[in-house]
Amino acid sequence: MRIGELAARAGTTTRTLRYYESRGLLPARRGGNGYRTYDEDDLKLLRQIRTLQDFGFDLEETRPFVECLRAGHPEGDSCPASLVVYRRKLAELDTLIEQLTSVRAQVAAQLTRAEAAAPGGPEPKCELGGHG
Amino acid sequence: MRIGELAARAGTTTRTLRYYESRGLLPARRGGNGYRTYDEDDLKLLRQIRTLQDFGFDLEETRPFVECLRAGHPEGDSCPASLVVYRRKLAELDTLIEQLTSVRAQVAAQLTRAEAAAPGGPEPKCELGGHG
DNA sequence: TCTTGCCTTGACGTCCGCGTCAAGGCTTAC
DNA sequence: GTAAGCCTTGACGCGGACGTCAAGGCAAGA
Repeated sequence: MRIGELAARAGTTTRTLRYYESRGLLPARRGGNGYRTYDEDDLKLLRQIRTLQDFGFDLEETRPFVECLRAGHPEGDSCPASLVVYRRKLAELDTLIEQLTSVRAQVAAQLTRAEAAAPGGPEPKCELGGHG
Repeated sequence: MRIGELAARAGTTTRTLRYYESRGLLPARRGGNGYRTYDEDDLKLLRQIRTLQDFGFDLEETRPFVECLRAGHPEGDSCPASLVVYRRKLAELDTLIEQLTSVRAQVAAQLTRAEAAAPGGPEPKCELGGHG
């Protein structure tokens, strides 16, 4: 299969595949005319990359998963190096979610304070005879 | 006050101030020698910008707050346009936190599954006669 | 043969908030 | 006079994952 077909089957673009190849992540064989040639295994690797990317993994973080599959393991996360990435990602996510939650609380507090300070607010909440 | 002093007092850099000026966010008067000149009000504007930036607001999103202060209001969020930004940011944060939480759960599930599938895991959890 | 549609490499553009360097001017202290 | 330390503008760099355009080659159908 050529690059266009692989891209289409993985729901991505040829540019993306060439980029992955330039990063050494998804090298391609070449046909006699210089065209890149891929097989079903490459599709599987690509799908692994895309899944992790959708999760917010950096491209480099997908490398252990790809190498794991290429080494013949049934899943990309069948190798210790992949589990390390999983755990690190979990820690990063926990930190990030915590920070965002903190910021959210502070922004909400600021909004509440600012609304309370506003004279004659446009949206009375429950009193003042509001209808619904 | 010149640019270096303002930057120092706000805990930022001269490059940052020039960047804000280039964006029209924090224009400066000029002295006879061409040097930028700032006053205490500018410091207040700058601190408002920095606070919001620390919260993850885009520079453009800080503009209503700055204009509000410049219009003479006591706080940057004393104006409706600022409250609109607050509310939009809250919605964005909620969406983002929700997405990240979802991803976190999926990654955790993958990790659990992969660990369970691993033969002779390195860290037995509670059984198998582990010490503590 | 010509057109269409795929493929190739190379290289610059995007977004954002600056960092960093270059070349030079002003001011002050010694 | 001159060195230090501030200031000026201009312009390129960075990180990440590509988008997009240019110029050209290869393959297949009418």
